[in-house]
Amino acid sequence: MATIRVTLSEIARVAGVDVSTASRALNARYGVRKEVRDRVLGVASRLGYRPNLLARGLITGRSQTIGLLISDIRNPFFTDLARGAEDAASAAGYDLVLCNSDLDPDKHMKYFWSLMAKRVEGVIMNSVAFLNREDVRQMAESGTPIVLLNRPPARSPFSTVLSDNVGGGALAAEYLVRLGHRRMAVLAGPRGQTNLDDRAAGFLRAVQAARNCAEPLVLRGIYSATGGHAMMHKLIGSLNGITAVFATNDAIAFGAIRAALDAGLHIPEDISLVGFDDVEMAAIVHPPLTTVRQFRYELGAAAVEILIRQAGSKGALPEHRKFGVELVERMSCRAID
Amino acid sequence: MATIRVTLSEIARVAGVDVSTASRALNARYGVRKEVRDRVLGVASRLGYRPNLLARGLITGRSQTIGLLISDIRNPFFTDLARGAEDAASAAGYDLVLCNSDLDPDKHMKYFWSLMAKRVEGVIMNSVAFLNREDVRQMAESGTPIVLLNRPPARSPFSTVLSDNVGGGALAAEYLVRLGHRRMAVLAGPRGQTNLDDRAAGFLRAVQAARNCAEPLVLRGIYSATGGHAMMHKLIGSLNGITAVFATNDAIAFGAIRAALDAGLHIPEDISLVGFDDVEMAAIVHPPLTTVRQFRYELGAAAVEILIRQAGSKGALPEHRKFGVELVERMSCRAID
DNA sequence: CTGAAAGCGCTAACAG
DNA sequence: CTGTTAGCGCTTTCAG
Repeated sequence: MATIRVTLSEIARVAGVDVSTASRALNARYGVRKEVRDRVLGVASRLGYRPNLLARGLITGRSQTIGLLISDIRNPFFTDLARGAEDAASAAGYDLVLCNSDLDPDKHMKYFWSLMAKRVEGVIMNSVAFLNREDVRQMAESGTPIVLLNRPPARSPFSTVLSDNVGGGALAAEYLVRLGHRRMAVLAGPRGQTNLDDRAAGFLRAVQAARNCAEPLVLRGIYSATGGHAMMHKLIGSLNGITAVFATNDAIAFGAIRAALDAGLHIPEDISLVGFDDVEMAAIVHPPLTTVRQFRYELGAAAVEILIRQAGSKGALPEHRKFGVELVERMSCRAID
Repeated sequence: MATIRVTLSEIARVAGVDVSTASRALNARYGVRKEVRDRVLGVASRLGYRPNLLARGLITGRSQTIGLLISDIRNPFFTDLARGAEDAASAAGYDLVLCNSDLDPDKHMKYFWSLMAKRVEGVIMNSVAFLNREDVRQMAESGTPIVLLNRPPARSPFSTVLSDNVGGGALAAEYLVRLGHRRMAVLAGPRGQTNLDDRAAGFLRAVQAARNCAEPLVLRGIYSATGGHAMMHKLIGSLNGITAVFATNDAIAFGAIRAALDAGLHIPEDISLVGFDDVEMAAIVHPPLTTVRQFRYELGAAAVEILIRQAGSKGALPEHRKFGVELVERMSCRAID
C-alpha cells in the first residue's frame, strides 16, 4: 500500500475519469452519475485515498482548524475547557491546535501569527488584557474570529464566552450570610483580572445588600495556591472577628486551607471558606471545599461553536454568551449561632 | 491594512522583483544580493506579510505540525505531558494539534486519518494496545513517525518514551520494606495496561528479593479514583495483617484514601500507602501522598524531539527513551516497629 | 544573482 | 453529467 501518497489524479486515472469529476464524486456534490460516483468512491477506498487538506485549504481558504491560545493548559480551568472545545471542534470536523502563552505578550503574538500563517479559522484566547493596544488592534484587523474567555474592555470587537461571575460571587455571599456570617473577607486576584474582579464585586455587592454585615475586607494577591497562602496568612495575622472568607478561585482557596492549617486553625470550625470553580480537587481536598461551580467544558464547546459559525459568515458581529453557575455545598463552611 | 491577505507576489511586485527572488530573500537562502534582500524584507514587514503555510506545506510536504492523540487531556498525566510537548514543538517551530480518543478505537482512527489528511509530520499516542492489528498495521505503513507512551508489543515499529516503571515499582517496595512492612498489597490496573503492569511487576519482584516478606496480594480494577476506592474497599474487607499498599497510580491512591476514610481507617496510622505519578494533587490531598514521581513534562518534550528528528530523516529507525523516576516521601507511610 | 516556468494537490467556473 | 481550463500561494529547478 502506498504510504498515504495517493492523490486525486491517481484516483481519477484508475477510475477512468477526470480529476474534477473525481473531486465532485468524493465531495458528494451534485452532478455525478451514481454509477461513476460509486466507481470513484470504490477506487478511493480501495487505494486508501486521503485528501490532502493542505491543498484543499489552499484553494478553499478554509483550514478546518481553530486555535486555542491560553496561558497554560495545566490550569484545570483550561484543561476542562480545552476538552470541551476539542470535542465540539472534532464534531464539526475541525482540529484544535494548542498554544500556551504563559500570558507573555511576545509569546502570545508569536503564537497568534503562527496560527494566522496556518490560516486557522478562529482562535479562542483567555484574555487580551495583558497585551498592548497595537497588538490587540492587529488581532482585530486580522479578520479572524476571536472569542475571549474574559470580559474585555468596552467596545471590544471580539466575541466572549463567560460564566456569570458576579452572580457567582453573589451566590457565595448569600450563602455565607444565610449561615450567619457577618464579618467576612475576600481573597481576590490582582486588579485587572476581570473574571476574578467580577466575582469579588458580586460578593461585595451582595453582602452590602444584606445590610447587617460589616464591609468585607478585601485582600489582593496572585491567583494561585501560593497567592492564596500568602493572603490567608496575612489575614490570620489580624482577623478582627472575621468568620468566613471567599476565595475568588479554588487555587486561592487551596492555598488558604494550607495557611489555616499551618496556623493551627481549622476549617470550618474556626473559619469558613468558599471557593470558585469547582475544580476536581475541590472534592478531594480536606475539608472538601464548598465552591461555586463553573461549566468549563461547556464554555469551551460554546466558544468553538461561535467560532465555527462566524468562520462561515464573513464579517459576522461578535457574539456573547454567559453561562450560569451554581453553588456546590461541601464541608468548608459552618453556621454561626 | 490588508486583513492578512498579503501574498508573496504582492511583496515581489512592490519590491520590484520576481516572486522567486522574493521567496529566496524571505527564506534567507543564498543567492540574493544583500541590497535586494533588505528591500524585500522591508516591504514584507511594512505590509505585514505572513507566508501562507498551507501553500508552503503543499509544496514542501512539511506541515510543521505534530499530533497529540491521547485518551483525555484531563488526565493530569497527559496534561503535563501535553505542556512539555507543546513547549518543545513551539521551540522547534511546530504546532501541536490535540485529539482526545477516550481510548475508543473508532475515534482514535478517525483522528489518526484526520491528522494524516493534514499531513502532520508525526504523532504522539499514549497506546496502541486497544486497537486491532489491522489498524496498527495501517498506522505503521502510513510512514508517519509515531511515538508511543506505553510499552508496545515486541517488534513494534514505533518509537517509545517511557518512565522506568519497573524501577519505580521497586523503589516503592524497597521503601516500604525499609519501613518494616512485611505484608503488603498492590492496587493494580487492569491487565494489559503495560505501564501499570510494569509498576506492579517491579514492586512484586523487589519484595520477593527482600525475602522475609509475604507474597503481596494483588487486586485489579479500573485505574481511576473510583477503581481505587473499590479495590481498597474490598481489601479492607479482609486485611489479614496487611500494613501497606502500593497503588500503581495516584488516582487509584486517591480513591484508596477515601475508601480508608469511609471505613474509619487512618492513613498512615492504620495502613501505609504509596502512589505513582506525583500528580499535583498528591501534595494537597490529606494525608499528603508519598509517591513515585514521573517526569511528565520531560516525557512530552522528548516525544516531540524524537518526532521532529525523524520527520527530517526519511525511514529513520524507531528510538526508545526511558526516563528515571524518584520517590517523593510525604506523609502517607509510617514505620512498623 | 535573478527571472521564467513548472507544479505541489485540489477546487471551481465554464463549456461541451 | 463530465471534461477543460485556471488557478490558490508558494518553492524550486533551470536558464540567462
